Amino acid sequence: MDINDLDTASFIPGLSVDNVIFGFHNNQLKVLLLACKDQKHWMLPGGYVLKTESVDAAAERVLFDRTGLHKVYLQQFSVFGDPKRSSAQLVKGLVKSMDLDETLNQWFLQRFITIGYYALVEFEKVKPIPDPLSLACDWFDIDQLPRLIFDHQAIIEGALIAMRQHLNFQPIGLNLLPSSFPLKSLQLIYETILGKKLDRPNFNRKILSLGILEKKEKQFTGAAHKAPFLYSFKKKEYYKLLKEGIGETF
Amino acid sequence: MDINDLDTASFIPGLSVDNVIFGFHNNQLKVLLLACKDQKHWMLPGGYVLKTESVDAAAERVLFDRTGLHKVYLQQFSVFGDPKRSSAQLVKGLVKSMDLDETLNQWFLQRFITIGYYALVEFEKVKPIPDPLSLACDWFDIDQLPRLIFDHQAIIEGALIAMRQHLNFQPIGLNLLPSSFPLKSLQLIYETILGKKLDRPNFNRKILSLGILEKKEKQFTGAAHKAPFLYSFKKKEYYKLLKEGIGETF
DNA sequence: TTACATTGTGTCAGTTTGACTCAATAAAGA
DNA sequence: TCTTTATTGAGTCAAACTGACACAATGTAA
Repeated sequence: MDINDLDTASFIPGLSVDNVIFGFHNNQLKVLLLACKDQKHWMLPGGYVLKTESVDAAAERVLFDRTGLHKVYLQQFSVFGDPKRSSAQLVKGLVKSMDLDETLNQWFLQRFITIGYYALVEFEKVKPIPDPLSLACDWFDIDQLPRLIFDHQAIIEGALIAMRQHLNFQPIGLNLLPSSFPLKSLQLIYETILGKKLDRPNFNRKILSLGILEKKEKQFTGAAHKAPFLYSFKKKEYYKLLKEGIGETF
Repeated sequence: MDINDLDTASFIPGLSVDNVIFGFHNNQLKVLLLACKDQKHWMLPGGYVLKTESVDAAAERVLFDRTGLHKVYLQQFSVFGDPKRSSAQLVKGLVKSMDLDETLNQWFLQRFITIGYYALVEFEKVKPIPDPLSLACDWFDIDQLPRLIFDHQAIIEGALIAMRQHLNFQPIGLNLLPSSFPLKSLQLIYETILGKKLDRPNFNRKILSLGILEKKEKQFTGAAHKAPFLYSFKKKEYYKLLKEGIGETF
């Protein structure tokens, strides 16, 4: 698809959605990013809101377009509305690198307010698909991000903070893992999101006490140590807990 | 000020902010609402975002215009972006009741996406000021709300849910109280936000253990029972705790 | 003087947490 | 085959926290 086919007239002007799409692979939390055509920056997969569409639906559409996935955990977390969030100079450079017609030029030069969503997806199920504005679509380790456009770095950080807060209410990590997984993977996810090490025995005790995990067969990885048990989660109990929440302090 | 002086050209079209302003009075959590000119509905104090202004600044401006207050706890919590959130029929009725010129007519008839904020203010310090779109500005008990326009009922409910989640991370209630207050008031706020009764001795033990409260003189209310001690909060320790959060489960 | 509502303080069993052991075990190396 | 190594599963234990109480103290009204 050519960029110039983008029908800007059908979108709400000045408004966008940006998705921070998290995956987990090689014991690392990763984010899906797109390469800008200026070959200098990367950006979050984002898009615009159709005039007849809900904002949530727009975020789902963008997610589907980049990953081929439907019905994953997708959560709106913050609006980024600083008038200076996109540097005019940078936008001009980007626009130039894309060879656009005049209408599109105007479209990209306007001020955008963006709505941040984060998504939790199963890494192996994603087939990254670049969009018409980008050269590539790839995963990056959360602690080794490339140079990002505009305030996209801050958006990712905001997503992490939001996740950290949701973690105490909802058993989040499971959305990132395949249907069966060792507890260590889940622990690593929690450690990454919380930004601190957790005690293994204590973590296992707590997670298992939630009653949403089911023990499966052992996993022989070929590594020189005891093989861990795999677990899968009981969907019914999981969704019940998602609704109710866990860490009620008062 | 006349409505027809509203300079719509200086605002971002299709975007608004709505503030759920909470206060605490007579042992009740209250919300500040405006009376629509159709004399049938009430609405949240809201406004539009100037083309040169950040979204947060717009919310602060609206808050100041309705309450005369600056620098209070103001927290963005959700975007309401359903294309059908404002019924076309209702809008037409409202527009008719306001006697607008053609430009303004068009302005109000467009689809709006609104960004929800909630604010915590000290009831006694507020001087409610109606805006040019409304007939009155008044407080309502959170559990005795009048008929609200559009999805404003859902926005208020969303604010309550957001607060409930923040409560575990931040000692929120204090923003609603005067500089010194009895612990019972704070407990009532927590009970309202959480929607459940709390055990008084246990609540006091927990709140005091946070180390952000300072015991002051007794309060003689004239009621036929023991006079409670008043407490004020230690700002320094309070802000430290606000940053760090309290209820870390993992 | 008594009654009453509400407060300050305290108890206590049960649960959860944080910081630890330690034996079991899958594979690699000697 | 025996030993080594990394990691897992299971368990211990003191300290902290929680939920559910009890009870005396105290301003005012009857």
